[in-house]
Amino acid sequence: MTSTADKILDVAQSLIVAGGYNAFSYADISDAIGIRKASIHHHFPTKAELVAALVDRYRQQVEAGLKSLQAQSANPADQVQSYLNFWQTCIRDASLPFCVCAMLAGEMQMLPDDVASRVRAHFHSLAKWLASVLQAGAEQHVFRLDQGPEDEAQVLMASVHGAMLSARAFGDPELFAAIVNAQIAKLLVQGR
Amino acid sequence: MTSTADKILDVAQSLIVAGGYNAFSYADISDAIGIRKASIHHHFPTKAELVAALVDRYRQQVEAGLKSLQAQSANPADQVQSYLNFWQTCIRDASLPFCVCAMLAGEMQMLPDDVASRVRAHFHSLAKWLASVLQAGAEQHVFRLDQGPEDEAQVLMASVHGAMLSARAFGDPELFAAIVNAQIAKLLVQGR
DNA sequence: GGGTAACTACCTACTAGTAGGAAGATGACA
DNA sequence: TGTCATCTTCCTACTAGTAGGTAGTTACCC
Repeated sequence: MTSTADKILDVAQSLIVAGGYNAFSYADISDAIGIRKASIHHHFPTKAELVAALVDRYRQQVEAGLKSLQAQSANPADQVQSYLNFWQTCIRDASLPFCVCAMLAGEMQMLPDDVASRVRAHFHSLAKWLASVLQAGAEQHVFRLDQGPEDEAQVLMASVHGAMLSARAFGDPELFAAIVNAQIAKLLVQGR
Repeated sequence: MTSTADKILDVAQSLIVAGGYNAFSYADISDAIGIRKASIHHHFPTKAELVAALVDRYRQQVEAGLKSLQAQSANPADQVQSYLNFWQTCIRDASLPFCVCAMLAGEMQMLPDDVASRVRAHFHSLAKWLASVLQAGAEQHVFRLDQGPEDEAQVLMASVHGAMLSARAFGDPELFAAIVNAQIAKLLVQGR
């Protein structure tokens, strides 16, 4: 039993993931969940507010997910691998074939300010998480970093988003795994 | 003295780079170059045809550019670096802050088939070029590849596109250079 | 009765695309 | 050389459909 507001965000999320901010309309959501357009405006007065709320929810889910990954294993290599496996699964079964914020980041210049700042915040928090895990891994000698953990985190994050793009461009979900696993191999000490 | 058709494609390109396929209209182009909407339809009957022509032109320019890079230097490391420098400059001066095809790749699922196939073709040709340069570099011992040249090419290409995304998300053009240069460092033999 | 969530009905602005015409350039031919 | 037909380019004026958003109403629930 999910609330209507959540259903609206669910549909909006899958539509944004498919085509971005400008590729969905209130009418699309209306059709998808069997509710009138005006009713969506009741929950989210403007499109900008809807997407801002969506990004807030997404960020919250991501941060909770990352935290739970750290709870499941103390090994930084496992933590990073679990993060990548999450996306591998999402892309393979097409349940969430792209990161909402990566999608929106491409449209940054045309996004309402309230949305853009939230997207930027997600990038910051993800980079921070990756940096902390990489640093812990370096201290435990499971990772060998060529650069500082913040820089390596940026490289890894870019690889993940770029791999999503490539998987989509080539229409090959497995390409994502191939790219990110090759990238991880460059960080693992036993890979040298 | 550029033709009207070229001016239309120029404007369309910068609009697509800014926000993607759905973020521009014939009216936008009309306003930008001082020509009526109907006149644009005369040159490009439908939006799908316009963007398909645009991607064709883009691909042609890219392939010519890559070929000229190989003519300028026989050193594979220089060739890759020149390619990255090109984007560094484009992103720094905001003249072309994103790859047209990378932008469109994100919207793949919603693109007209004629456009999508052309975007895919660009990804194929870029991956092929990078793979050939990486392979030549491995043979000349300027690169050390952990994987086959095709796989390493995919990793590098993903890094480039992901770096564009990050630079945009953080609003920091220098981030692109930081990411791709760190990635290149992992391939150079003297970096080990 | 007040709040919430849904509805019908509507608005204005904009979307891609079309019909048909005016202006100028080009080339053929007597 | 004059003129006629054709082609290209751009125009005005229009269409049907969709965009995000609003006003006011009904129904239910605490």
